[in-house]
Amino acid sequence: MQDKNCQGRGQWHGKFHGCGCRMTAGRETVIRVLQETSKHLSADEIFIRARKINPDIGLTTVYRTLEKLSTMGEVHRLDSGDKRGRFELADSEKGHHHHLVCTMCNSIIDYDDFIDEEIKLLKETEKKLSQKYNFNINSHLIQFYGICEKCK
Amino acid sequence: MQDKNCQGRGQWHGKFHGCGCRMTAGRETVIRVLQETSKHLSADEIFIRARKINPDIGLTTVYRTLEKLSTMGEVHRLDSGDKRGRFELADSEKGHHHHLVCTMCNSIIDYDDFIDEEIKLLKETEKKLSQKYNFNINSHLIQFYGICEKCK
DNA sequence: TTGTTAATGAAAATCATTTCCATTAAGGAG
DNA sequence: CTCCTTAATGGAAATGATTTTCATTAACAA
Repeated sequence: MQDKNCQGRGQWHGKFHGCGCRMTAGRETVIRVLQETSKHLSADEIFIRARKINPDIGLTTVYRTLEKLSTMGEVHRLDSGDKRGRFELADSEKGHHHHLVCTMCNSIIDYDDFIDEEIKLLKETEKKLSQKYNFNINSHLIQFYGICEKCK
Repeated sequence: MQDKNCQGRGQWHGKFHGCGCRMTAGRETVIRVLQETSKHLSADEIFIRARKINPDIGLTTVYRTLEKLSTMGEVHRLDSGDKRGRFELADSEKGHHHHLVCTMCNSIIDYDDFIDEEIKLLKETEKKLSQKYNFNINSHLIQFYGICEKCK
């Protein structure tokens, strides 16, 4: 049995086909980079790491892949406050977590404490909102903003 | 007694002074534009409306004011998916609300249904997180992503 | 009223992201 | 396995939101 956090090429192949897209070397590389990090990388940082695996990949492909994965709900684009987008796999090895974002230095802390109750409430809320607004909810983003330990 | 959602110049004057800043005509104009809309405006849209109130204001000042208010926690910058930032007053006439964001058309729906329980849980979570991570929490952002009624 | 210095506007610079376009390759059909 | 359609690609150029620069103005404490 395959661990759900260690999805192989096959699973992704299926996901892309499900929306009329193809699985390619470039896409596989970007996904692998995202799977192998615990950080919130920018497109450029992803590109640099991707080049080490697959020297032929272009920055444009990285952007296009992130865009597509984002639309598919497989990747979250975070706005950390600096002007580059930052990306993380929706269903990463880190497991479900939310963010503390420092508005001084733009650092992001992942947390997964106290999260069980949150998730329960979110599930209920999702259900109610889906019905009321006739909106298909795929994912959510929860962030707390403030000043981190260092910046205080 | 003054309604808390209808803060006058004085209140803002105090807030700016509290962080060593000055209250100026430009800042007042930007705040007024934000107070008078129920939409999630981009910097450029805010600039256009601000010009109607105060024809001398520059786009640069709009950006700088939004940046400052954002750092102060008085304004939230939303990432709607298109590449411009969108802004809303943290404590607006709309009252506390969260967002449904359509990943197809980038539209944003405000909702304030079912929110009381959410807020209660958030308050508790904030308290716990503040302690554990020694992080001063000023505000939060909750968004659900999916496909809206129109795009289905 | 004055002095200090934060704030401003306009123009130029920056730089993340997107578009263009000729070329390549995924993967279904045969 | 080979062919064919067309999605995907890479590099260069374009785009456009945001930031920086710098000389000038104005907030406000003394």
